[in-house]
Amino acid sequence: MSSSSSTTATATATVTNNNSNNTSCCSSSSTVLSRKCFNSDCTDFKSRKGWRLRSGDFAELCDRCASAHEEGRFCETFHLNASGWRGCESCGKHESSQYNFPPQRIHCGCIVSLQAFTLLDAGGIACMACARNFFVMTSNPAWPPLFYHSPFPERLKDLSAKSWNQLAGSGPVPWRQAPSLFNSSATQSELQPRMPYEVDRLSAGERFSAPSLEKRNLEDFSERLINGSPRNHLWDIVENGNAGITGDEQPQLLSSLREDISAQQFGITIPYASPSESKGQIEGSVNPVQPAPLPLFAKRFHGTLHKGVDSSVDGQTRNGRPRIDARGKSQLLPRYWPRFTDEELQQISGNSNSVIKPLFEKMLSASDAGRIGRLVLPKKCAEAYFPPISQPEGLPLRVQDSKGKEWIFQFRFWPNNNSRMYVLEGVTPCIQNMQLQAGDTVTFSRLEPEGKLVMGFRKASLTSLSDQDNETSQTGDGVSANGDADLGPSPWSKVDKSGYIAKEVLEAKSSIKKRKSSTLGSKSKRLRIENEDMIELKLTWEEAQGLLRPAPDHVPSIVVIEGFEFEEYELVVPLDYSYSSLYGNLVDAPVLGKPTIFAMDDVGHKIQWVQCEDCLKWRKLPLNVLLPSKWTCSSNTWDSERSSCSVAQELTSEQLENLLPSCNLDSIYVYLNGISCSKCDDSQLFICTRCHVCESIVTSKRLKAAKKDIDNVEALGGLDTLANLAILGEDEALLASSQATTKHPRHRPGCSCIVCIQPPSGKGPKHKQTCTCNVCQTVKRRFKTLMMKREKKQSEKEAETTRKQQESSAEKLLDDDPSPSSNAGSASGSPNKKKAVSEGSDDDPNRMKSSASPFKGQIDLNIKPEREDELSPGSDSGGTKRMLQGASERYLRMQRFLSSDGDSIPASNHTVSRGGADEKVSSAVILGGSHQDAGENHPSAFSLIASASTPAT
DNA sequence: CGAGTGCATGGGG
DNA sequence: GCCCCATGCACTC
Repeated sequence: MSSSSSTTATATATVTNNNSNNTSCCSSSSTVLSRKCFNSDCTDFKSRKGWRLRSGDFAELCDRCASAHEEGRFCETFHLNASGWRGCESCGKHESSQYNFPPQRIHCGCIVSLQAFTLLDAGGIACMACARNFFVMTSNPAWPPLFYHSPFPERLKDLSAKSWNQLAGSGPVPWRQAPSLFNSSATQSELQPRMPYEVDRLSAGERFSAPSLEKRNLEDFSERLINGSPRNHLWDIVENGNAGITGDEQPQLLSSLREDISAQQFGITIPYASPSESKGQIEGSVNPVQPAPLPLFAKRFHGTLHKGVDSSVDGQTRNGRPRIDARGKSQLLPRYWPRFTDEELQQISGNSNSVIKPLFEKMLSASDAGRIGRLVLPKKCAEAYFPPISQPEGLPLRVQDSKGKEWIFQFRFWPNNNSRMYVLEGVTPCIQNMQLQAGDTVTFSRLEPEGKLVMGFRKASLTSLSDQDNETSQTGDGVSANGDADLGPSPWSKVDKSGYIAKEVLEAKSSIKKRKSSTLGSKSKRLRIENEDMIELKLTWEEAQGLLRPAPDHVPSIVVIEGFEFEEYELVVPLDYSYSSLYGNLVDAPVLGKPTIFAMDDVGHKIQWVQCEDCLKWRKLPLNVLLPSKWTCSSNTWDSERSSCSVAQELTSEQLENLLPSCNLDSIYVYLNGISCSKCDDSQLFICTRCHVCESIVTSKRLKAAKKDIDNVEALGGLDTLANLAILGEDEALLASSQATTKHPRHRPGCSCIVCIQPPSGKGPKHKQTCTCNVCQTVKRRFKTLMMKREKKQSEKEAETTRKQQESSAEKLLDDDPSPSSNAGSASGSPNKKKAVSEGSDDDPNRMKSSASPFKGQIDLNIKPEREDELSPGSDSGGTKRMLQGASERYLRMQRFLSSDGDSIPASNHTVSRGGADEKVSSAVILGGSHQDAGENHPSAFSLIASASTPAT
């Protein structure tokens, strides 16, 4: 800072009151209106700038006062006897400290000395010199970030202590703010920040430098800084009211410490270490919304980081997310850690200059998003960030949404198992206003200094994406090695504007496995996908795609049409008509290759296990073997000793049991045909192996039926697999659309099912038309076949398609229930089925629309089903007719099929266990849902299936 | 009878 | 085994 030219004209007043007991070194008003020195104890005329005010302006001082300030003598000069003087915990903890004579004293109750010390996690303070030598420092948490705003809104200028108190406490969380931390006698005017350079001066001027300290003591000190030892941990301090800060300091301190100190102590920044330093590190990190350098946002790493601090700080640095209360966070489950994006923060803050403090977030459960209007709050979050309530009735809580609209919720609790269960009541309007549903995330943050609670939200579809992005950036080296804020283009490699740099990233990086297995909440698991998993899943999906092949015993014939070779599969009649809904055709379903289970052998090599079709024994195979869909022991060329069904299997039943139910596969291979689930103790199909839960897709009855016809079983296998995979999509879609239930746990981003493994269309990497990856090739091949089949069949059937039934049946299909089982009087008349199918009735129109998509005969590998019609606005022309035709066609096919095999009808229902109530959902429903709700997450392959399911023109 | 309310239950961490 | 919390459920309005 440059000082103005010295004024001498009237500088006659002397600086007095050296021993003044006046604690107010400044005028009570932070707005300097007169020409008098800002120092109320001085009568000189102002001529130079002093410390920085909360308004962003500078206290204008006379020459002498300014000099005193610059020399770090201001407090000593003007209010030496004021209360609030403290000794540095390190160099001046005790006046008789062996390290310090005389002890470093810091007038911590005065804003002038704000930058001269930092609050210690363990309680007490440390002078900047010590602090800077031992750890990366932050701004004093005791002071709200507003101190660093410049310019500060006019309305917040000229705050008296009272008004500040009111302001800080006027929000929904008045119990939190502690504007006057140190001394009740400290007036607001004392809480004026100094200019950054003054800090340095002060620090530099400190008489006792760290090197003078013995190493061991340095480490001890650092340890204390980090761990709060030997003093009470901060939370202990808060809880026990013993912070090493005595007397009247405690009451004020406690309320603030509870969150603020703990929150920021080690997100440490040296505020304005120097103008040059600050420039690069601070300004660069300032959010555009923030007009002025915000020290809070800056973080600075010293080469001499204590190892104890290292991880913490590094973690903060590496994190692409806002930092939250380090202590508070440690109290919270990771799933509640706020993961605000810059955009979200900006949205919340709007145009205000307020600083957003992310508090926590929560993914809405079905209950939360339901009509009950009760949002269950994580206990620790509620207790940490919401006002303490002693009565179950609680308190009304005013919450502002990101649009500035205010909502009032009842914050209350229920006694629950000697504990409490906190809820926000009356959230329905807000939830609805935000159009939130189960799986979406609500975020809670607080505007500083207003103290307003702000409720934001994040849609589930974005959550996973952003999470993935974050994970990517996190696991990447988003932060320079020296720990300085990465000022690169990635918003998340910067310090966010709130100044919080979540430190969990490092933790996340260093313990991904751990988090995945233990610390991650179930909810988080649902929506989070680790970067590693993405790669893994992609690979395995491609591998799985490579397994797609014609149904067994049906050699594809090659047809050349217009120069293109098409594989034409022989007819395979699936047991489940509903599969035809997926394919739009009954007959051309390829199947997956023989499902296998990957495991490790005794020596740690990856192997796979396959089950013989005939004897059901499990055989060990090399890792990279791909099997045809039908495989028996006789085909075991890798282990001649076990190439016969008569040979016992290697696995003991126990080993097998361990192998099967664990579902810990690294692929999406499916279990088929009668593997018993350890959880439901029923014959099930295991599908997505990351789901870790069996999917009750196929009942034992169905399996029996399937086994009746071994030819069909094989087809069923592949079809089931795809259908099951699709069902997952529908599962989610239904759930999402209903808003009554949460997303199915299996259908989370960590899931490797067909729905989950590919990025939402339009958001992930796209496959080019020329892409020759397994996925694309398979999809193309299948698409061609489907198109061929369709055209062929259409031409054949169009003539004979009964016009009689066309109108009635088509209408019936469209309006109500395309279920042939009910129409055919089949035995499958599950009451749920009607419901399911009626829910799925929406599907057909969409599917039909998609059939009119522009890519006639050409596959869009990245097509997004729900957008197909968007892409082809004119696609509706003739669409209705085709829709009717297609519907009637399918209807007739189904009828024909059902009349020939009534037993298969039960198989047409997929029993999806959900919340204890089984719900039978036909694949047709699934498809519909995929178009509507889950479409965003749908993979190209599935899109293809959908789009190819209807006649193309 | 449906919506709202308060508590209980049980799965999962 | 404890705690959290999603959800069930009985009860009331």
